[in-house]
Amino acid sequence: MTRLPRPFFARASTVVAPDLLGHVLVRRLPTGEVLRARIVETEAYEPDDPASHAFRGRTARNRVMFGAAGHLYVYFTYGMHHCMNVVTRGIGEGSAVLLRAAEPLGGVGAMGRARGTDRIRDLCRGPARLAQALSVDRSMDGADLIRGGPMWVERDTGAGEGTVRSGVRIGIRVGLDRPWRFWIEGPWASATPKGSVRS
DNA sequence: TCCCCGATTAACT
DNA sequence: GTTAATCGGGGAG
Repeated sequence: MTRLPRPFFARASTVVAPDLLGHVLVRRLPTGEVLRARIVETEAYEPDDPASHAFRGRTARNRVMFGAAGHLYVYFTYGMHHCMNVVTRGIGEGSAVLLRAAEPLGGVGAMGRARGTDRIRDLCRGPARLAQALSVDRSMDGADLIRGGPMWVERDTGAGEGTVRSGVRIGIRVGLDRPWRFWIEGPWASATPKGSVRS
């Protein structure tokens, strides 16, 4: 298995988001334990996108989104949840792909401990659950997924298998006209609201 | 400084 | 299907 290189991420979010499906997110904990999960759901956020954190310009929170592609953008929301993104496009553009769900492959014990549950299906099904399962918080903001570091994405030859669907992004109130949520149909993706599927 | 609300989840009815 | 939990970000004043 080889790591996805920076050029993979240095493209439009609408291209990177579906392309990430099937590849394997890998997290090395400070303890040395390695966690692995197959990405099954993503959302694209583009520079001119009113639903994007970067839409109103650069701030202390979103500054990583305006940096180089292939870095992790982690934000805190609802007073209790962390969510993680991979920065896309080029420096200064402000775009990223939200990682929303994954299929646990390895290190399930550590994921369960981090999540406080034994339910395998709920370990990584949802953006905040995924971040919690992989022990990702603001201290991981800005981590480089290409050079060394505690997280990366492995290319998987099986990527591209499974039925990929797209539809309206979850939890936003603007940008509903952009069907930029992508997921592999199955038990590992998060819930799909009725009527939100486009293809 | 003040105030509103969020790229969510879990526990309800 | 509904709602509480919980607090930092960021725009307004």
